[in-house]
Amino acid sequence: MHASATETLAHPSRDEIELAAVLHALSDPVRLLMVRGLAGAIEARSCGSFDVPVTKSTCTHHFKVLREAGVIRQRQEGTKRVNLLREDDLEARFPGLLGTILQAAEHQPLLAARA
Amino acid sequence: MHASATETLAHPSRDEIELAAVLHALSDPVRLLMVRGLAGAIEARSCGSFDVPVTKSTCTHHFKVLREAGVIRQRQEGTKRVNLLREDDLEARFPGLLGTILQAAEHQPLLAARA
DNA sequence: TCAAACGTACGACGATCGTCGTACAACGAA
DNA sequence: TTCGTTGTACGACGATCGTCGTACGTTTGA
Repeated sequence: MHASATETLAHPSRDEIELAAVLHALSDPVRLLMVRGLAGAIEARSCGSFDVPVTKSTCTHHFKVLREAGVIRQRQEGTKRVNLLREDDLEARFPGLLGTILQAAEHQPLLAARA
Repeated sequence: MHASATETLAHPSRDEIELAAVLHALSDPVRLLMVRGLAGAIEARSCGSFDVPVTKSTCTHHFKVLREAGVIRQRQEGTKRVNLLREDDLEARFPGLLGTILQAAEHQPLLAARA
């Protein structure tokens, strides 16, 4: 992968997470779908495991937006890039925010029905 | 005013309020500032009473975005257009959402210091 | 009656956004 | 070593966004 094992992906620290960036990141239907998938998962999920109606390069873009906003953490594992929701950091920085947004998203129509 | 007393401003009904639109509306620092001002107010506030660092026409634009997202309700009162947070509708549609965002905004730096 | 206050409408502008296709790099397996 | 899998990088594209200035319409008050 371009980002080899030695170089780490840029993530904002907990204190650097900005509300506007988080809200913007979650205001896109595709990204909200990704976050919902991450919220339901027990394990970290690879980028390719998401059933979203966009191409690979668009996927890369969306994960980058989520990572730079501080919503997810990305880690390289072999050829896969694995994604994890930063629930603890988000909860510490903006208590209740992720939970209420995720709950709000539940009774919203999905952008695309998933299996 | 262009929109005379007889013609009403377009507002989404409670059920038409979309999460993505709300998050997008609140992801702009100026609009978040407006909403914070509205949340603190007991009475409805006129557009001009907000101390935001943008011109009048930009203000008009932002209030329109907030209204069309279902975040605020606008009502004409004489020459003033008066704004009110749709707290009840938002609470019914997305329980806790507005509150947690407002609370999150509190320990975020203001875009511009206000009196 | 007339002017000031309030806010909109319209058009413009540069910036950002979401999307894609192509090319490429890294890792793992045969 | 070679090939398939995984995902990135880069450039492009149209669309939307946030901002402004100017012109104008309403209402209120002098």
